[in-house]
Amino acid sequence: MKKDTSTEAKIKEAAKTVFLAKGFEGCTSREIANAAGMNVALVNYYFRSKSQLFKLVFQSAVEDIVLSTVHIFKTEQTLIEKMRYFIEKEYEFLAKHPEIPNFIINEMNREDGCFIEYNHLFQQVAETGIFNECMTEQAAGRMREISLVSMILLIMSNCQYPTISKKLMQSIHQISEDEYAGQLISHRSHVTEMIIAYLFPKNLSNT
Amino acid sequence: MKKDTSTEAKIKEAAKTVFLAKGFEGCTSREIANAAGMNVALVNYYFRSKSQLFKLVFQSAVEDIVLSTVHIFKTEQTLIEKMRYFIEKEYEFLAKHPEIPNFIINEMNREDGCFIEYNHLFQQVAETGIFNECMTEQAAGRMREISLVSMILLIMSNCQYPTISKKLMQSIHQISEDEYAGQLISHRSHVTEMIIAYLFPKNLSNT
DNA sequence: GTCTATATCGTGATAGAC
DNA sequence: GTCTATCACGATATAGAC
Repeated sequence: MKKDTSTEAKIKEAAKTVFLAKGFEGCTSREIANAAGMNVALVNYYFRSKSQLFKLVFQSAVEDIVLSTVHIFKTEQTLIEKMRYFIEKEYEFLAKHPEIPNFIINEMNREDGCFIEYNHLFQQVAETGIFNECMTEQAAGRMREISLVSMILLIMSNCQYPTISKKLMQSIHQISEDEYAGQLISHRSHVTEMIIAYLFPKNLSNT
Repeated sequence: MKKDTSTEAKIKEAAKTVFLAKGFEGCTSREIANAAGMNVALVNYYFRSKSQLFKLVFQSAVEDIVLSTVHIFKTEQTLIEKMRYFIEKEYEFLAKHPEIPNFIINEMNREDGCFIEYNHLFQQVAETGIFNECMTEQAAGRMREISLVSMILLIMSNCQYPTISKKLMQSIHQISEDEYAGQLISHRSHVTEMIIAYLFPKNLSNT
């Protein structure tokens, strides 16, 4: 995939960087234009308004994270292996795109925020069959009884919160970015073992 | 404690509500003034500037959550009981003040954000002896070996993320605020059992 | 202490030359 | 397509009357 160096693409890329870092209200159109090496007029020429541009960036951020999830669950593995693999890949994804979760959460809370058809995206995850698989395992007594909401919360909490709270944690523990990244590596192991052990209490061979 | 109905107090209270809901950049001085039934001039008369006012609100929000923590760990209980009790109280606190975690996290990420002496506050938690107690139990083999950072992350992730992501979860699962609140009740049980089971693997009587 | 009126600036968006 | 110049608006903050 060769890089698109058109003006439009450069603005969109700069917008993604700036919006993800500062949010919609935290930056100006001029800031985005400068980051792209352009001026405000061009931003509005290509995208009509700041809101329109934001909407594009937001949707692509949501799709990024959803599609990376879909991809993982399509693998041929046992349920437990899939969960392990998902947590691993989620930590990798968040290491590359640490701003995305908070970006999405903030936009959801903003009044006049841009609303998206989540149903359709969530559906894509459901279509991997991962949720049905969980229901089957639960019915068979091989997995703990737990609601879908709770299961998703367990996994997302333990994957996303450590990234979301990075600055806060660094400040509390007085540690550098690198030290925190190191902590995250061992934390990922704890999280994986803890969740698997809880969801699959009878499982003994946690390979 | 009788309610302070002075102009200054009313503005500060309105500011707390508005800032917590929308963040520093998400609202205006006029909005705060109106919410307090006052005008902009009065806001600046009492607090000199929007930033100053925000700083006061921010500090008090941080103190609220830290002091509620300190209070909990000062009780006379076994370590496991303290953890259970903490998670329970944290969920109760967050039900009352759901905006605080995201508010703090966002402020930490904002450039020109207001920086606080966290050391001093974290110290207050440390002075309850809770961390020493964990180290002792770990050394004695009664608690799993885990870093302080990781332990705090485990607990905070599972307490705070479900509140932080409320809007997102409602949207994904297409459920109402009340339905989500119901989910949180059972989720709290899962979280408690999961964390205790992981941190204290040999413990059998999880009362 | 509280108000109205205003100064000053930065914002999003556009007009119009090239 | 790209630029400069500019408009219209709303923001923070303050001056000054009461």
